[in-house]
Amino acid sequence: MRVSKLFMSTQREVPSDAEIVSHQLMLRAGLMRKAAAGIYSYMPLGYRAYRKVEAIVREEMDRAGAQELIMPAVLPAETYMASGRWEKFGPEMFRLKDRGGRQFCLGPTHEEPFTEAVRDTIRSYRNLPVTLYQIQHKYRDEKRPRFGVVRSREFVMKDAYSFDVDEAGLDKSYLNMKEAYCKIFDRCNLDYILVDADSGAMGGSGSQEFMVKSAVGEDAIAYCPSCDYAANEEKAPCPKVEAPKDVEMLEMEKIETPHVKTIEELMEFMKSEPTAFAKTILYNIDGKIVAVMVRGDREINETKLGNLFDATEMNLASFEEVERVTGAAVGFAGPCGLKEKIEVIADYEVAAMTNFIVGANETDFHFKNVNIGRDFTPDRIVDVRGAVEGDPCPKCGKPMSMCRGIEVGHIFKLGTKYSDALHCIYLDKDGKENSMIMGCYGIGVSRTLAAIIEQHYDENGIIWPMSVAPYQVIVVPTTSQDETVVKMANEIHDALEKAGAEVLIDDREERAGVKFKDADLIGIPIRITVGRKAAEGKVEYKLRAGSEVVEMTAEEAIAAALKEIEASK
RNA sequence: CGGGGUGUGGCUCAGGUGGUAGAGUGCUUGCUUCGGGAGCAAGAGGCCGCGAGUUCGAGUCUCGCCACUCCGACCA
Repeated sequence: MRVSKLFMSTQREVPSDAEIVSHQLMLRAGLMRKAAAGIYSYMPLGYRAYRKVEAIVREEMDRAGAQELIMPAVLPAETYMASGRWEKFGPEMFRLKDRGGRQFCLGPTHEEPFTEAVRDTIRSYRNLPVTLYQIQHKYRDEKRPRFGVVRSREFVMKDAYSFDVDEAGLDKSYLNMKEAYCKIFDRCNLDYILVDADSGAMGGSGSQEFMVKSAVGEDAIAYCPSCDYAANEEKAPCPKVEAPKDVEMLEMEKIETPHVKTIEELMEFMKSEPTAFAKTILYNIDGKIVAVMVRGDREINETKLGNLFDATEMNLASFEEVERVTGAAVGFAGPCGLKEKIEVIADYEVAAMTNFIVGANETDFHFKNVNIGRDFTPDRIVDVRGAVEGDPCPKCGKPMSMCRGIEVGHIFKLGTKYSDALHCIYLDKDGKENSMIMGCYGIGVSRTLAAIIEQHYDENGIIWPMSVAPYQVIVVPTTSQDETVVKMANEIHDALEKAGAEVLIDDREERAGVKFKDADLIGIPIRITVGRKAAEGKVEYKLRAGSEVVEMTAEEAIAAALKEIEASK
């Protein structure tokens, strides 16, 4: 391909609305263009790289025995009504009506149509298990699209769904997908970790996320440097804590704390560490007010809390609710002397505290020397705080570390949530009806492309791994005036192309510097420069990822490039 | 959904107190250059986000709307 003919424009300046490196580079290298917030078109170079990722995904899915099909992007409302998700998705779903007023949506995820398809096709256990997948655009009207293609409103996802006769079958299907995912992300040259995740609104018994380590990732991950344990911060369990023995319970006192509402203010006022306080936060969980207590320096993990109550809707209690339940202004809630009888949940750490400070449920007052058992009794003592750096690993007990990651893949054991709702059943050997056991498995294809760039760039631009590079080699003649140079460059290009390589030749009437800058920016893995030593039959061979420039003959360069490409397969 | 910010050539931005729009970069042409985004010269390119209003006159002031964006909350 001739660069002079390539539909591409690179940009010197960083577009003002791009925050993270991958987004900036994708725009600067002209891989994509923004159409609206969170909606992008791919230009030829970007689309080629995208299709490389897609091809890897497709190959590994096929190899794993999954069968590809394609569902509509526009789906009728009824498809989502039976499972309750027409309501549950809320404003995040793009909705539309046809001319007759019938309701449709742009598919945000496709459990329902896949389940319907299997329900209507398979009746017998003899035809199970089956795993189906598609690579399709998904639509979610995100509250806040950002980071380019990392969190967008239109994106491509590979979603797969497995249907089994029993749990053992699901385990097998799940493991099969997990292995395929590892191969896919390995082939994309991603440094990722597999973490335990919350199965959330998808329901089901287990799930794991494939996280690409990145400082700009939106998820926090707790991982153990000593063993292989890793979990999403919202999933990582925090252990029970032993209460110190033989601590004398001091007499409880009410103390006046005028205008001292926050933990910071309390620390200042009481001259104490945050570990001496327990904060009490009121939540409205599906219409019920609940008090949740964690140590002063901890954060409540709303995912854990929601799971405790199997909540569908959960919010911080309103000011009015807080005042009604505590009889005090916001900031003075505590477990003792609540005006209304509500459930009190205490974190494990709180249960181990002695002589601590809590709100007095009276404006401008706190209690000190409060003790569990004597002064109040929590209804439940549970794990509701988020994991933090240094927490013991649940597997080996050593201190854990925290990092951030971009979620590129997620695998779930769904169970029968959708097969029950949509009556997706099979007949077993005894002719008895059973719900199929499902799993679902997603990969954000467009997001994966961005994640690859996040891990492969330098100050000059993208450094594509060979496996996903839009072109594998770029031939750069440093001048278009010298016939020897032009001829040799063309010969190299033609020879490489003939040998099956994907190769660009920068035949533009540009100065060498411009061509080098562009070659670096768009990240082509191998560069062959034909210039001043062309007359002696020599060219320069350079890898984008390295800094070494090797002089060799054209034939040697061609052979080296082909070898490099072969080695990456 | 709450709070902030910004909308001016393709891109990055400048345009006190109202007077009919500018720079850099990119683009076109010519000359000189020619190995890491060259120099000089000459050009092309703008419903100044949209709609009202104030005014003789609005990029600039007022009001409304829209879009984009950042922080937070939220999120298979």
